[in-house]
Amino acid sequence: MIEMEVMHSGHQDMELIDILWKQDIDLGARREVFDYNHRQKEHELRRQRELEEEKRQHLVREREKALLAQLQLDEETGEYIPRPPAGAPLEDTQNVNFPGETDDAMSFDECLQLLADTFPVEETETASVCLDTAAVSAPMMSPEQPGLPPAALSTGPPLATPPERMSPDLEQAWMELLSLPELQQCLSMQMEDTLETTTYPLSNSPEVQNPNYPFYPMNATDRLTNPLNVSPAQFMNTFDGSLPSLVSPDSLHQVKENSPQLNAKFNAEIFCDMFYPNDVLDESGGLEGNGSNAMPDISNKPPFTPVDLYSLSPDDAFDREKTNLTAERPDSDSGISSNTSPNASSPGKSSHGDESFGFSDSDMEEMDDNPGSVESDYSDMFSLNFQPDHLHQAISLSARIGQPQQQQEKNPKEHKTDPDEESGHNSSPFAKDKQKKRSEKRLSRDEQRAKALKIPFTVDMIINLPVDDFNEMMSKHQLNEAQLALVRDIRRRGKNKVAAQNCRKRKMENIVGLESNLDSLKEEKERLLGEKSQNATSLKEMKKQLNSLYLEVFSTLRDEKGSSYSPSDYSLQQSTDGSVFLVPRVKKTFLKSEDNLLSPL
DNA sequence: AGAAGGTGTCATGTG
DNA sequence: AACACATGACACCTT
Repeated sequence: MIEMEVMHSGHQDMELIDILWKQDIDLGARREVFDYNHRQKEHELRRQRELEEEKRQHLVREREKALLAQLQLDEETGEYIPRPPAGAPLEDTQNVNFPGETDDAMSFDECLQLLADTFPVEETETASVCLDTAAVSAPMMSPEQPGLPPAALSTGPPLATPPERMSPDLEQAWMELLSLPELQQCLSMQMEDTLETTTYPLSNSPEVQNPNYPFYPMNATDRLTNPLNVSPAQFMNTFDGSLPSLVSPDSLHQVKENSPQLNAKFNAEIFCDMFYPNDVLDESGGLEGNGSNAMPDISNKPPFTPVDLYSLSPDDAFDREKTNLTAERPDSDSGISSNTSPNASSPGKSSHGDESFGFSDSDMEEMDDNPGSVESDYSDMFSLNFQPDHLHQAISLSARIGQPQQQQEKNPKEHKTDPDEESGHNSSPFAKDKQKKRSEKRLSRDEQRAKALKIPFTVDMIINLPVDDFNEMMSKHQLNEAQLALVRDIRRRGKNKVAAQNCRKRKMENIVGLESNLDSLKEEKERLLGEKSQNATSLKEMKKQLNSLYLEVFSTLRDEKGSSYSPSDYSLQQSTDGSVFLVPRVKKTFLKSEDNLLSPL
């Protein structure tokens, strides 16, 4: 678990690099494609992009390597499972084993009974054991003040270890209790209940319970009124092993924000101690710097931060999603994909009540309008199979506050707020920042989806890799149906986007070419007109010369008497063989009819 | 408020 | 038949 934290921290830096890089390369000047200067810049950008791509791929490989390093091969199943912390039993979050189901462990009821015996509490209005805040959390918070009502939680000293004045028996019982998943589950439910009672006071009303509990297998009302109808094992299976996620920092933060009477320290430390042994806490304390930003008031207890808790969720272990996500199908929002997606075709009609999976573009647009919500929504759906609305919101909230590195860096919404300022591109050479922002927004949408589905590739890789490389990349990672659909959609849209840009570019080039042709044709026309005029002038001159030459020839002709021929009475005609005849004009028709009266000169 | 232009996306055609 | 690419049409956004 610690090692995973270290990874998170290391990833944070890498993600920071990624996001800065993205902000750089996305400054491409699409619309300046016809501007030669901009083309040059574009070319430079492309080269930079290629370099960054190599760098990024290297980082991805490093990341995968690091991830594998954190896993160990389960020889029985052939699966990679997280290495257990040193000295701590492996808690497989995917296949939760309940100590209560083993022979030597205390049963859940026994633990509760022990709690009730040790710290007698006043009867609360609900018979629910799990939801009984006083019965569970108060003793844990402060055993020295047994029976402290929830409202007084904020005043109780934080309890990170079993009470000092406990008897050895009690201490032993405490240790066992703290290790019980059921108890953790209870606390999760308690947290949830606290959220409901504080943030959503009317949550017990049916209309509030109605919403999206996509994978919650039972009636929400039943859950609230009679949680013991479901066995702990069922309960735990319901959450698909993502127990830590249930107590995400977001929910904690939400509690803190919306119900000041609750002491965040209490929540933080209890959960901290439950999930982290003391030594672990000490080691991991300095790993996450974000925590102090999110919850400054508990930053003095570095081991527990919202980020820490969040990091307990299977955020990075996308491989785990292979199994978790197989039944989940968000709308890939492509015509093809959505048609093939049974859930998308009839959202809300699934037996799982998976309407929240029927994502459409409009849904995503709504999310776009709700900065921070997309990530969590997806995370809720794909890392937690059970998420009441308030938990959604709580996690959404924390996604903004105690957000893990990836979310902060990849969440385009937050870039959208003012990407230029963040990336320091105020002096960007490209004037049309608005267009760029819009483009980023579009891109970010796919990035968000990809991240939500924990797709282990970048959008750029998905779109830009050659077919062979892309197929090879896909074959290296076993993706579930939803991930495949999304990857296909991203690639299709990305390719089509590029194709559309090329198409428009060609269209513009054609227009430019046609305009150029038109200009040259006009020039040609002008030239030909000038030539025609010149030829006409020349022809006129030649006719004049011919006429004067004709008269000159005529004047040299003499008859037998030595007198000249009159041009009005005679004319010179040339026969087909080249001989020239002097033809009397008056006899012209006659000669033609007689056919032989012409005489050579 | 509405026109104009840019862009992403989808559906469909084409090779 | 499957695939990638091209392109018209549309919606949305910005100016």
